[in-house]
Amino acid sequence: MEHAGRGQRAEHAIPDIVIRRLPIYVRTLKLIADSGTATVSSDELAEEIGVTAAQIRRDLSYFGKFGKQGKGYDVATLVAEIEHILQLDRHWDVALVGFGNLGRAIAAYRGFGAKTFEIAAIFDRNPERIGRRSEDGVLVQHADEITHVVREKNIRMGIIAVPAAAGQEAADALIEGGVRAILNYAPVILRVPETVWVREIDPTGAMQSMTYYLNDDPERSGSAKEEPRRAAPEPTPGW
Amino acid sequence: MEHAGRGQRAEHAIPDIVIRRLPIYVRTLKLIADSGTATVSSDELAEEIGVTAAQIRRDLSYFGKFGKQGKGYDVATLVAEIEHILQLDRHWDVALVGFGNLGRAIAAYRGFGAKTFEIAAIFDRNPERIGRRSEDGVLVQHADEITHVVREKNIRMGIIAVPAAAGQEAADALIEGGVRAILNYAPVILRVPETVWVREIDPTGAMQSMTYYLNDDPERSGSAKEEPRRAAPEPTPGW
DNA sequence: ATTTGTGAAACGTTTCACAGCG
DNA sequence: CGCTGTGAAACGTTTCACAAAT
Repeated sequence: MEHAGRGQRAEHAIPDIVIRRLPIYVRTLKLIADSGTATVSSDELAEEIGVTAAQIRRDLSYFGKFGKQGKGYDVATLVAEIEHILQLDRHWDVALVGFGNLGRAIAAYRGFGAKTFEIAAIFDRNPERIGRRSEDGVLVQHADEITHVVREKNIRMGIIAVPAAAGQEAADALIEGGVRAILNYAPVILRVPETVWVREIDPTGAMQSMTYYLNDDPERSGSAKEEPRRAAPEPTPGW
Repeated sequence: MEHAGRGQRAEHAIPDIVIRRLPIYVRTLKLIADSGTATVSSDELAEEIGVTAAQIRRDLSYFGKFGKQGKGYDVATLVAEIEHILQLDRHWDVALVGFGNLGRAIAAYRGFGAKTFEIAAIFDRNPERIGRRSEDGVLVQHADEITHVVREKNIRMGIIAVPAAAGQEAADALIEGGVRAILNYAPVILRVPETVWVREIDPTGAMQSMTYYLNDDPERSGSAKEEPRRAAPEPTPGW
């Protein structure tokens, strides 16, 4: 997953791995806020997430100074700061390509920050699916309309939930229409321009790699907890 | 994250990041094999995947010497070797917890070797779902049966596809029954023993992090695949 | 002529540890 | 005191570059 990596951009470029951790901080901070706590130290937040306090402080330091020595961070303020950094304090229309079992599950998923992300257009090639509507009433249009509709609606993000063989075609159409960030569930390596970001959702690859540790050789299983909290998946085939 | 290792043993432990790349190698090698090619060099494989040849050679070197100088690697042999390393050359029963939209999509997914992984048990708490069956005929049982059934069937892998609030409970039950590898779709940080591996599937986090780059600040964007575009696959009828 | 496998260098990320501020 | 923010060190991963093999 990783995908899009390269970024030899500039000197102050913030590591993508740091960017990928920010959503976890936001999620956890909101949980803490819900519990009625107004302030947290990096130690407390780290404990909650399962990472080191130093990492949290270092990560945040890329963006500014949000804490108070001897006190910690104001939870509400930090949430707002990170959401602003990630541009989560605005609305994003998203195009979904593929309305099979997975696509429908994605369209029905209420948890995409509801307010932040909205599936604004859905596409498929199967005649039986075209013309149907998601639970939210979004019409399923023909995949040939992707570029046109995406451009017209000014959509910048896309989700690909089609078979591997159709993944590249879907990506090309989305990009042609102006999409610059793609969440890819198709088990295929997408070729995209440098200006486009791709994150892979690869459950099959995740399963296929975990089996490596499932034996009784202590040399392998050693210690399993490798990535306690992460917001980004890895690459390979998808469901 | 990664505290697991405690540094005591770990002398020759292979980096998890290497293990996570192996499934991609296998998938790509199979694609190459299907095209009728019998031998590949690390350069060719690297080009196909979008990584460096040095990385592939280094990754493989952790496990042995599979290539022939001046020639490259025998595709079929390398596939078999990696599949053996990952223990993909045997069958794995998997327990699925959660039969909502996502869980059903997972149960219906026919994508990975089919032969390697099999959803052998399904659980949920919703009375309306219990008693139903997946397309493959697997009965949906009550979540209270997880530990018992998993232990009885000797299941070592589990997939959690329930709401965040029920994630930890599902993990605890699976682990109690003997599961040692979990694919977690629930947006919650699972607390598990060091002997248990967890891989997170976090589409929301992936989306929330990509928005960071969606602006016109060249300082931010700079990065994504720079691979040369290839001919797009032919349209696949049927999705 | 090619291409592997691998020391060594380069690069990237995490953690240490502490000055300094509240 | 407690805790942040951050140089510097430690650690991990990738890439270079080339001897060796065919």
